[in-house]
Amino acid sequence: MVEEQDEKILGELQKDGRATNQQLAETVGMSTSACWRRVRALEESGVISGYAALVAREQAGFATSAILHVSLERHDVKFVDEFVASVLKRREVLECFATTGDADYHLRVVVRDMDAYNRFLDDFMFRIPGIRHVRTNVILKEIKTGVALPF
Amino acid sequence: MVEEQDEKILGELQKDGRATNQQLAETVGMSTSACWRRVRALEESGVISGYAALVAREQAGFATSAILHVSLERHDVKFVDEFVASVLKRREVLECFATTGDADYHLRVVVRDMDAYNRFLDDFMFRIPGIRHVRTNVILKEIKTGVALPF
DNA sequence: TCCATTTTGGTAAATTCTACCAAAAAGGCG
DNA sequence: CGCCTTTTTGGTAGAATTTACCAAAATGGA
Repeated sequence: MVEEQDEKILGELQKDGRATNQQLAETVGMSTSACWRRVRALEESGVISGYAALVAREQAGFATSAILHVSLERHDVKFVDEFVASVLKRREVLECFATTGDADYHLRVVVRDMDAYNRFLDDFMFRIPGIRHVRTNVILKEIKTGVALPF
Repeated sequence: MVEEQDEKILGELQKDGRATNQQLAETVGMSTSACWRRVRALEESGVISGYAALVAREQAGFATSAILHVSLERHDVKFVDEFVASVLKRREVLECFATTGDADYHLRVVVRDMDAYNRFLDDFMFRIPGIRHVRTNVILKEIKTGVALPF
């Protein structure tokens, strides 16, 4: 479904989401119209789900971030659904994955400072019903924060 | 340094990195020229570090992903630097964070299938010197993968 | 080989970007 | 407060880009 030329396009647009169609067409080696149509198709089929500006966390005033390991007390749909719905609502939670291993979920949370993180735990996380355990791993350093799939 | 109007702009560009300057100017309520200049300043100061197309992982053919907990044997600069340099090289590693807690590092790795993940471990991860322990948590479900800071 | 379908490259009008201008706003100082 | 300097603003016009269309080329089934 996604062929080689499409992967080239995706690779480039992951690196520069605002590349003009002309630049793009040249670097992937096709005409501007063919390239434009492919990009459009990738957007409409949902392979490209969107475009985003990447903002430097620290510079933008978000000094604190952490990875949370969360396990649920019980795994009824009721509790799971409520947990998922809660997590989707909170914008501090940038990522949430259901995983194998000791924890049921891995979350990455970004906030302005430790105080805000404390509030996040007290006012939000600890109030979600059915949570057995939450372990906080504070992020000391971001080695890498990428969004580009390794085509 | 980043003021309220800038945060509005950043918020919008995080949601739609390809919004035209005119749309943007209208939604944040300023003239196109003022808006354009602010965006430019945010780019040049590095607050906006770039733009990216967001690609749907599964649709693009990356079926498997995992979160790795990695601890190092020793924490000499020598080993740490080599680990960091190695990780930065591998495009399968989308994210890497140095954290508090049992593990020294949290990594998120994305590959096409389990086979590729196996190769990633054998050919790469297990060959990095100074690694004490690697625990794999396979991602069963992506609840949320966001890039937008919660302004 | 032939026909139907898809994909291509080129073009032109509509839109958008970008660099300028003078005017307005903000800030410092006696 | 009044004056000056500096910064930020809105408007505009030319350059660049996007987007929809065309006929031609390529693809692929029967």
